[in-house]
This record gives sequence, C-alpha cells and structure tokens, in this order.
Amino acid sequence: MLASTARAELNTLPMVPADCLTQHLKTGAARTLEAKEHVFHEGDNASHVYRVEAGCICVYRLMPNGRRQVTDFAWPGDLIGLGVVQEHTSNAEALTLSRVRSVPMASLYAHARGDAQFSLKLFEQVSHELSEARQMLATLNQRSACEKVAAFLVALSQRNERNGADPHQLLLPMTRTDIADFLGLTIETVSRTLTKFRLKGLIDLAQCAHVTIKNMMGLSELAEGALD
Amino acid sequence: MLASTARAELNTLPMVPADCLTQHLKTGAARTLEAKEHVFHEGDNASHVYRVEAGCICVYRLMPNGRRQVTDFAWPGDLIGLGVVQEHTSNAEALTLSRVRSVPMASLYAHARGDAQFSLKLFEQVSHELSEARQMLATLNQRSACEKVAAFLVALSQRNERNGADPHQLLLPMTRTDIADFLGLTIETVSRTLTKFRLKGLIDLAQCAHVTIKNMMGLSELAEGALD
DNA sequence: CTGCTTTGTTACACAATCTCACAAAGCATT
DNA sequence: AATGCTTTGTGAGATTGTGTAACAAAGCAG
Repeated sequence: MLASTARAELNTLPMVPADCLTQHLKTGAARTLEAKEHVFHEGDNASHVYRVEAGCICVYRLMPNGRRQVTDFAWPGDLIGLGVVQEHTSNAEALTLSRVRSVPMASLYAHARGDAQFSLKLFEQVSHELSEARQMLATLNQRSACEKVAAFLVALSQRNERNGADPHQLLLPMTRTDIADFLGLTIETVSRTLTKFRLKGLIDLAQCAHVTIKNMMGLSELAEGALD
Repeated sequence: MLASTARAELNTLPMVPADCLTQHLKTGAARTLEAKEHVFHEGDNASHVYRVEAGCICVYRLMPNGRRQVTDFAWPGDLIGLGVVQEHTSNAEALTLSRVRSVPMASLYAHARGDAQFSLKLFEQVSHELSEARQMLATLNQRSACEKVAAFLVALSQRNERNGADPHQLLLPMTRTDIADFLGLTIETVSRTLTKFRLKGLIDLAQCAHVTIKNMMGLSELAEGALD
C-alpha cells in the first residue's frame, strides 16, 4: 500500500525551512526487507535511524505479560528509531516487501553537533512524533471499539489524501491481529466491528485487506464518538 | 506534594553532558499559580515553554465529544509546552499552589539556532518525552482498571524514590476525576479499585489524598498484569 | 487438485466496566 | 455546630467487550 510510487512529504513543522534532515536521510544506505523481516529488535543497539521509502513497517513492543502493543505503522516518508537512546525499546517488522534507508546514529549526531539548523530539525521532527503519540493516546484511551476502528480507517484515509492517493480505497497490509494490538482490542472485536460497518453500508470489504469507504461522513462521525 | 523543597533533576539523556537547557530554563521568569489557575489553554499562542518548580500541573485535552484526556501530570523539574508549534493543543492547570518558570519560545529558538549543543539538548528532551508517551500508551491501552490504577500508584512511588522522598507515602494533589481522565476510567471504577486495594491490604487510605503503600511487591505485580 | 496452515468470521456465555442513583465524607462559610 | 457545596464511595442493573470454540476462507506446497 502507498506503493513504491508514493513520495510522501514529511509533515514538517514550519520554523526551519530547508529540510536538511530528510535530505540527509535520503543519502543513507538502502535496504530491502521481505514481509516479516525485522528492521531491528527490542534490545538491539540503537545504531541507526531509518526512513521508510516503500512498504509498511509495524513498530511494536512486547509487554512482560505476553501482550503486544503496536505503537506505530510507519509508511513511506516516516522515520523510525529516532529519539531512542542506547537500545531499541521496540521491534520494527516489515509487513510487506519494504525498503528503508538507514543513517548511522553517530553520523547523525556528528552532523548535528556542528549544525544548529540540523539539530533543530531533529527537534522538530521528534516534536511532531510526540504530538502524534499524544493524539493517539487520547484517541485510544477513552474510546469504544467502534470509535477506535472508525478512527483507524479515517486516519488511513486521510493519509491517502495527503499523499494524493484515493481516500476511499484502503489497502491494509497488516493483519487483524496487528490492528487489534494497535487499537488495544481483540481480533474478534476488530472483525465484528468491520462486519458491523459493512452491514450498515459504511464500507465494502471485497477482500479482508481491501476496504472501500462508502460513507466517509458516517465513518467520521463514528470516529468522533457518535453512538453506534 | 513533592513540595517546594523538591529539586527534581531531569531524567536527562546521556549524549550531551552539560544541561544547558535546564540552565536556560531556570533563568526564566517565575510565576506563582493558585490551585485551578491555568498556565495556558488550548488554542493559546504557544509563546513560552514552562518548567515546573513546585506543585503539580495537570495537562489535559478536551475531546470533541466532551470527554477529557489528561495527558500528563507535570511535577517539579518537568517541562511543559515544549515541542508545540503554533497553538497549544492542550490545557495546563495547576492542581495545587504551584510555581513555574517560563522562557519565551522565540528566545529558545534564537538560542538554539546559534548553538548546536543547545538544539541537541532540546532534541533529547523531547525524545525523552516521546519515549514516556509511548510507554504510557502501552501501559494504558491494553490494561484492566486494576492494572492501570496499580501502575499509576507504582509510577508515583518510583518518582518519589528518584527524588529522595518516601516511596511508600503518596500525596495525590489530583482528584479522582483527574485520575480517571488520565487512566481512561470512570471515577467510580477508580474509587472501587482503590477500595479493593485497601481491603486486600495493599494500601492504606487515611485520607483520600494520602495513600500509604503497604505491599509494594503485590502492587507492582498487579501493575504488571498479575490477575486480581 | 489435495491437504495443510494461516487468517478471518460468527455465535454465545461470561466478566468487566459503565451508568445511574444515592449515601457519606470533607471543607468553607456562617 | 449548622449549612450548603463539592468530592468521594457504594450498590444494582445495563452495556460492552472478551474468551472459547466452531467454522469459513484464503494462501501455499506438493
């Protein structure tokens, strides 16, 4: 999804005009990953920062009690591994054939030490991720299953729109389990909720990985907390 | 709580040794707030960054459907308003008599532009907050009421320990409603859960704002997902 | 095509949490 | 101490999501 043609621009913050950070990351070594291959694991030395060029990377964390929290789905243009200190605290796994570029942390820091503009860009990038993480917390922590799933679909749709893709056609590279672990639900609930949306005419589900949004307005209302 | 004597050190990241950022913030203008007074509101121009010196600040966001998500309780040493771009997306309200220092965003940026070390420190500070936000997401998204409340108490206890205060005595400056909106529960559930902990001998509740942890081990186990 | 594995869907009983109603406690003012 | 107001605590029933389990569908190897 958002296949190799996607040239998603980073949703950059306005105060540093030239995006020297993205430029720098684009010079990194490219690496292609098969589906299910990992970019890094929890506990690995946080040696590199990655920029997703194609495909989709699932970032998740395993809890001591065996549960799994998916913290992010990283799409083309997204960065992963930034802001981590010594060891990675998450795992990053390709969901489909994907391509990432990597830049050594040391090189990033070396560059940053001598270039305030560049450091500031790092700051802004992480600030942006922080704001998204907080938004997601608010989204997930207080919402019903129905709202969560609707919000998930709407968010994907909006991403498509930003990237010039069709906001009504969603291709989900992740399994129901991934979605459930992202939203804090069980796969049954995700499945049931999608079925409910289908029966209400909000979406079409030709194949389980292919969602067509038929009633964007209705879905958005659900995402924002309209009852049922 | 963590009264004015508390000189909490920031939990700094290791790569930039001198904490020029904290130094800079300590030169900011001091402001004293009564309980329930706001530091800033949603929509306010994000003109300053604040460092809590005393008291406790509750950072929250109002959802379109009227619900409230408390995203943070900021204690002495914590920063608020960092990484926000134009407008604040949250509200920050003093829970008790509090004191903050503020530094104009513009001054922060001016300083950062000319000083790579300083910019890098900004980056590290926000990275740290990002990692905490992700941790919190994982903590809240998949856990039962019992685990959430236990985890909340344990986190407060650990903060006390870091600051040299008694980890077994917790003074809660926030109401049950604040706790509920933080954990994504109702006040009834928070109340009932605390009562359950008391009946099981895990805590004492002399007054509703004063929790004494009697069985830290048991509480920690609950926080990590032991049943009941 | 066949069998095997993985993934997704559905139904039902059960458990957790929420809603609502109300009681109890705390606190400031008088 | 009495009053009103806010916060906290408790109980009963309604709602929601979960777990189990059976089954359907899709993908893959031979």
